[in-house]
Amino acid sequence: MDYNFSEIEQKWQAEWEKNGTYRVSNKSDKQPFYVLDMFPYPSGAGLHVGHPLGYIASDIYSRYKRQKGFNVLHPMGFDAYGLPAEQYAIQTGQHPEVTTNKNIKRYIEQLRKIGFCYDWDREVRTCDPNFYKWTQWAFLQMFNSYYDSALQKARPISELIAKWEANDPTWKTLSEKEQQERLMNYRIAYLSDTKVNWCPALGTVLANDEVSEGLSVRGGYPVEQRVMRQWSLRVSAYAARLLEGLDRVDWTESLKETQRNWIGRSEGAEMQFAVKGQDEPFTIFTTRADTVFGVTFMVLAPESEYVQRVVTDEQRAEVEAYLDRCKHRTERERIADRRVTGVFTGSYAINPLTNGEIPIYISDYVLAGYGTGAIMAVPAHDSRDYAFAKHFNLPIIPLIEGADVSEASFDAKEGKMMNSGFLNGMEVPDAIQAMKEYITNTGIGRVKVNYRLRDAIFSRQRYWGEPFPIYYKDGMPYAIPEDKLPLELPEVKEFKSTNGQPPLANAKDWTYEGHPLELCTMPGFAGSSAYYLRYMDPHNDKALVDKDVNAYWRQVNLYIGGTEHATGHLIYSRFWNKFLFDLGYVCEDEPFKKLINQGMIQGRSNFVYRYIGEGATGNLYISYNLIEQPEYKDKVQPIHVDVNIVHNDVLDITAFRNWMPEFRNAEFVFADGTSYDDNPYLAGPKQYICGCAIEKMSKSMFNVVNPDDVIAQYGADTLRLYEMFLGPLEMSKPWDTNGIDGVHRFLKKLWNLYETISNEEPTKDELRSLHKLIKKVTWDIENFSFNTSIPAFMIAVNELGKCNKRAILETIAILIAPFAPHIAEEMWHRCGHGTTVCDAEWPECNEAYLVEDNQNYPIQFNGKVRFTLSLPKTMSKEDVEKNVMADEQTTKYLAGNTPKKVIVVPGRIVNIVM
RNA sequence: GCCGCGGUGGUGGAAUCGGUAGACACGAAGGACUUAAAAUCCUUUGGCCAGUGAUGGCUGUGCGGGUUCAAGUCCCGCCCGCGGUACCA
Repeated sequence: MDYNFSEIEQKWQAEWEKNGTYRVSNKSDKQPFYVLDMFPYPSGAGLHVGHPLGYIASDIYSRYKRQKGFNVLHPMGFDAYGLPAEQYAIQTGQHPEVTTNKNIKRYIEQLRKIGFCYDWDREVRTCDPNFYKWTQWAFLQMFNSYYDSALQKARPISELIAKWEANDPTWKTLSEKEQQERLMNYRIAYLSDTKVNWCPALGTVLANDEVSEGLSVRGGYPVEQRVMRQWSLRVSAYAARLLEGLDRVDWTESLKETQRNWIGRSEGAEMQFAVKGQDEPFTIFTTRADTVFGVTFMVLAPESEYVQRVVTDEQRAEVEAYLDRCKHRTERERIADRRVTGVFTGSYAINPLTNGEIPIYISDYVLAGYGTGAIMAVPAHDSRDYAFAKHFNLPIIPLIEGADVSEASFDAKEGKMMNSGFLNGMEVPDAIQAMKEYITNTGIGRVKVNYRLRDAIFSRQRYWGEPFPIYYKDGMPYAIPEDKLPLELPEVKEFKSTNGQPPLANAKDWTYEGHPLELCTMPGFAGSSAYYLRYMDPHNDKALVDKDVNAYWRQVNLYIGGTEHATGHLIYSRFWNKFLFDLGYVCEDEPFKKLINQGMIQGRSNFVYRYIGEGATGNLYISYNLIEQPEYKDKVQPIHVDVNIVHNDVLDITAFRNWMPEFRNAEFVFADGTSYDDNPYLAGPKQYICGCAIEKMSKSMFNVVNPDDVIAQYGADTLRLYEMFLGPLEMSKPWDTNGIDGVHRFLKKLWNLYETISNEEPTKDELRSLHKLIKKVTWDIENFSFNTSIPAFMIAVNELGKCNKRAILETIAILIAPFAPHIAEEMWHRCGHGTTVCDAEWPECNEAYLVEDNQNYPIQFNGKVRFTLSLPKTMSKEDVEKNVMADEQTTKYLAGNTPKKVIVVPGRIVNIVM
């Protein structure tokens, strides 16, 4: 009986669909369990073999949980708005909706073939009006809310207005426009003039997490700073809660640490410095209040509002020139160029402790967006200040005993203070504390916590995104009533921005009751911030998610996805969820209880080596094993070859010649050094060995492996098993098809056991093998160690030999069902069952079968194992020792020595120390 | 620079609580079946040394120390690779 995987897989995929096997109900007596994959952006290239890694893992877990008796929600959908589809539209004129839907269709086909247990009735697409209605709705909630810092939660803005109406006499005197302007400072979704990351190539602004080292993460285009009027989300208001919440979720430490760094809590003090000859002081933020005695200059960010106040007439021209220069540098240039720059303002500040006069400078090493945009510079103990002081020849006053600041600053927060008035002799941490108390008591400043986390810029000057449900009256934004949602994305003639206006300016009649609508659309993270809630109740047109339904599923129990979303999506959706929690729309304030990052699957490229030495014809290729030989060394050129025409690093000659016209007449020097491939009388096949390298999986490297091809050749079950077999889920690893045969062979071997099934009683050994397997696989799945389960199955099948007993085979079908659902279903039915294996109860391990009468004790001498001794498991420590010492082999290895000590660990090991 | 993760045979990897390092698989070598090939099955396979041989010995988890009866695993100091982040005061 052949293992006809494609027949089996197609049959069961059709059956499951017909029977609605994977449909999930919101009404169940079972305990709920929610397993979620990060939904994909449907790119034009389709899925490659790296994408399903996390999906397979979550699918295994979902199926396992279902067999354990849970009601498992395991949905899939598409993050369908985004830049690539729109860039493609600009180039080709094809509507992004058309290409997006086409890509989604392809993705669904590919996903279906792998046999996932998704409930497709719950599929969501962020670009679907029925979906983005709720994205817009959430935005309106944010627009109509403010963050109450006393309560530490979002409240309806109407409460704030009511408060002002009752307590603030000026409120009523304001015009409507003035009132709106004031409210804008409080709304959670607000419009403001902000310094934004502008990407000219993409024609849009980007959020901080979409920029890396001055380049856009998507596409790698330069990004520059610009002040623009943009929508932002007040994520920073949630900084403290986003930080605190990390202690209550089960994520990896590294991911939590990345988020903590991104949020960047820093405890310090704000201090006032008077300006000589002026009434108004200015405020700086520092974490080293203890170093005030060493301040030798002050620095303002170029964009600081203090700049214009302190610049003197004599210095004005020089300052303006410097500001102008800063403005024209892109973020990237600033990062690349670490040379010290700056300019003196002409003014002096007064040190509040020493009353000394200190010059005020402007430099772009101080950031406007952090703290107060102004610092006190302590060159002796801050490396940036040190570099600046050296460059401008400013004094450096060491404050810590023994610190040598002749070559570099001493940044560490340790040591004894000196040159510091009343702080002298204190240890640094104590000095920081003492200074904080001092400035609080004297009113010079106050203790302050700062966060690095900024508000998220929420406008995009692009077409393919959610329209804002906002119109403008008198220059002020107003919300479209909720019952008018969704505000559908209009058709445009041109997807490109024209005359500096976003593409929506090209839409006909883009107005609401005669008022112009917002022209920007929302960013990619808008649609992905609450999609997990929508899966709970995807067809509800009254609410994002029904309260009872939300109360049933509560939160995502297991979330699997890539680590690249650590600072974007995973911050935004936590923020979004907390906001909805504040307003009482959801019942949990953290959306993802447990989170696992699957590793990346890298590509494994193959090369052929074209001979370019003397007499080269350009179509001779040297086998990889020969290229180091003298006649070929340094005379070959590696050329990427499509990995799909290479098997176990051996090139398919015919396929290679047909691959591209330039290889049509390719000649080879084979592994054995000969060059004839068409002589059937020569012994053995001629093999051309390819070289290999681990690189990113990409079209240009010809190393993309498509799951469809793997499925066609080996079947989905082999693909699923092999992806897990490759290594630990969380580790990055190259896709290397060498080895997939082993997994496929195992499935065949397993399959053959089910040819004729007997009702014979299993033996003790068979039961032991089975229950060992149950124990191992259960432990593995609970601990997400899927890679170790596959060998466990292999070992069990090897141990069982030709066993065909129903009692054993039935259970194995259940055990392997999460991993290889198609073959499991077929085997389950062969055992005589009529219902799906998905609902077959997960077996319990019976420890009684595992108990072995004897224990094989390794006997060590001075820690080296010399032999093993089989002794009864129940034997006491003393008896084990007696038996070991009485053994003739022990006498041999003791060689007349008297043991100093004998260590017996019952059930484990014996070590004799001589 | 800082933070995180990792380094085990020719390869992917296993060793879950400090207790027989290299499970399982790939590849390779040899063999069986076959006219031949594919498929399948069997044997060997970390390195070095000794022995005709069953076998025995030494060595071995990036490097150097340490703790321990016992270290891939724990501690200290380095080296290398990968990922993230970077004037955050």
